[in-house]
Amino acid sequence: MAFGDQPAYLRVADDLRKKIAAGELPPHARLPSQARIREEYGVSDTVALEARKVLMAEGLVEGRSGSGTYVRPQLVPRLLSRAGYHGSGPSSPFRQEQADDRVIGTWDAVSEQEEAGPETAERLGIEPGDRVMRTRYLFRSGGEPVMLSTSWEPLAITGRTPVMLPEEGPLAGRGVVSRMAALDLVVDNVTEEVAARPGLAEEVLALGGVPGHAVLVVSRTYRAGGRPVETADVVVLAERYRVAYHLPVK
Amino acid sequence: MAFGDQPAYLRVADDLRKKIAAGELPPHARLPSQARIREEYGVSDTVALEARKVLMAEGLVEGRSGSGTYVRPQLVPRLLSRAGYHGSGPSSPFRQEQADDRVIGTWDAVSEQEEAGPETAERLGIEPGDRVMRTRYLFRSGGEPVMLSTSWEPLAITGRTPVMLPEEGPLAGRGVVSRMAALDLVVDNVTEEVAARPGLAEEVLALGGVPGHAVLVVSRTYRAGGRPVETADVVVLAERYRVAYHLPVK
DNA sequence: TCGAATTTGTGCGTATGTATC
DNA sequence: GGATACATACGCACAAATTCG
Repeated sequence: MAFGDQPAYLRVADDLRKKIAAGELPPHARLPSQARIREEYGVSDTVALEARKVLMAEGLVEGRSGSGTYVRPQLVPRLLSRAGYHGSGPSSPFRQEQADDRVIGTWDAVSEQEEAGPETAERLGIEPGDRVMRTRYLFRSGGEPVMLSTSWEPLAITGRTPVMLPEEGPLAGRGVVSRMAALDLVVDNVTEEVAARPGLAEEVLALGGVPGHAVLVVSRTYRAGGRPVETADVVVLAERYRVAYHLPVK
Repeated sequence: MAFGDQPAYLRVADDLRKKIAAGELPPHARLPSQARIREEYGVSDTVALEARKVLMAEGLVEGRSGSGTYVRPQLVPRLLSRAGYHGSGPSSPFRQEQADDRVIGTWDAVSEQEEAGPETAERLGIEPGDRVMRTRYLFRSGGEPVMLSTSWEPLAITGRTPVMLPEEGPLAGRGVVSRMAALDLVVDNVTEEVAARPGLAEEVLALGGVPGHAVLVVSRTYRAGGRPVETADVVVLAERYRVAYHLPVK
C-alpha cells in the first residue's frame, strides 16, 4: 500500500503532476480517466479519484462531468488597477480595469435594503441595525464572471434621494463620487485594505475557481469630510489578479 | 439524498459553518466527531468526512489526528500601512508599521551582489545579467519573525557610492528615498502590486506559519524620473496582515 | 505504566446519479 | 439511446495519534 512512505493517491498525483510540468500533458489535454488510472497504476477507484482531487485542489486540472479531466492553462495574473479615483472617466473598480485592459465587461447588480451588521456599521461609522442599501455586483469579462463586489451605503445619506439605488436613476452606474456630488457631498478620502483568505464555496463557485483557493479582498471606504459615505468589498480569485497601486511621494 | 439541489456533504458543511459563524461553535471548540455527524445528520461516514474537508479547506477548522476537529481562532489581521512615502519619518514598510502600531521591531539584513534574473531585470528596466545589489531582510515584532523582504538595486546606480549597501554607511537604514537623494536622484514615483499565493516552504517556515497557507506579496518599485532605482518584495502571512492604502481623490 | 476507547486520516470496493459525447 | 466519465454516496477496514481511566 504505502510506497516510499507516501499515500497511494499522492504517489499517483505526483506522477501526473510531473507529466503536466514536463509538458507531456499540455494545457487542455485530457488526463487518463479514473478507470485508466486504476489500471495503469494498479490502484483502486478511490485512489484514482483522490489523486485527481489533489490536482483539482491545486488548480492544475479541472474535471468536467461526463467528459474528462483536463489540464487547465496556467493563466498569468491580470492587474486590478487601483490608482485612486479619476474625476473624469470610469469610476468603479471594474470600469477602471476596463479602461486599463481594454476589456469589454458587463455586470449585474442587485440592490436591497437591510440593517447594518456590526462590521458594516463599524466601517460606515453608524450603529448596528441602522438601515443601509446593500448592492451586490457580479462583473464579467468576455462573458466569464471575474469579480464579485458588495457595497453598502447608509440610507441616512441616500434614502429618499434620486441616487438611492446605485444602478438606477439619472446617475446610474456613474460611481460613488458623482452620485454623492449630487447630494453636495464631496468625496475627498478613500482607504483601501487588501487581504487574502480562502474563498468561500459560494464565491469560488461564482468565479469559476477551485474550492479552497484563496481570494483577494479589497475593502474600500469612500469618505466625504471624514464621514464614510460608502464601503465595499471587491472579491477576485488570487490566482488571477494582482492589485496595483500608484502612490504619491510627498 | 439531494436536498435543495445540494450535495449532502455541502449541506452538512453549510450547517456547521453557520454554527461557527453564529458563535455556537466558538474558537477552539471541538466539532462533532465524524461518528456524531453521521448520527446527527443521518449521513454516511464519507459524507461526514467530506463535509469536514470542505471546512478545513476553507481554513475554518483544523483536524487533529486522534483528538478531534477544532474551530480555528479567527485572528484579526494587523494592518500593514502603505500610505505612500512620507519624507520625514520612518521609511521602510516595517518602520512605517512600527510608527503605526507602536510596536518595537528589529531586523536583520544581508546584502549580496548578484546578476539580475529575468523578472528582476524587467522590474528594474535593465538587462538580465546586469549586476544588482540584493538585500534580504527578516523583520521581527516582539522577537517573532513577521515579515520577509528582498530588495534589488541596480549597481549601475549605486555601485562605488557610499550608499551601495542599504544597511551600512552614513545613511544606513534611512530608506531608499534618502539614499537616492544622496546621489541626486529624486524618487518621485512608487508603484506597488499586491498578490497572494501559497507560501513557499522556506517562507512559511521563517514566518512561523502552516505549510500550504497563503502569503501576501507586496511588490514595490521606486522610480526617479521614470527610471527604476529599487524594487522589492515584501512577504507576510496572509492570515496575519492586511495591506492598507490611503488614496488621493483627484 | 499500561491498555482500551475515541478520533482522524487513508484506503478499498461498490452502487448510483448525471453530464457529455 | 447507449457508452463513457466524472461526482456523489454508502459501508467497511485499518493505521496512527490522542485521551483517559
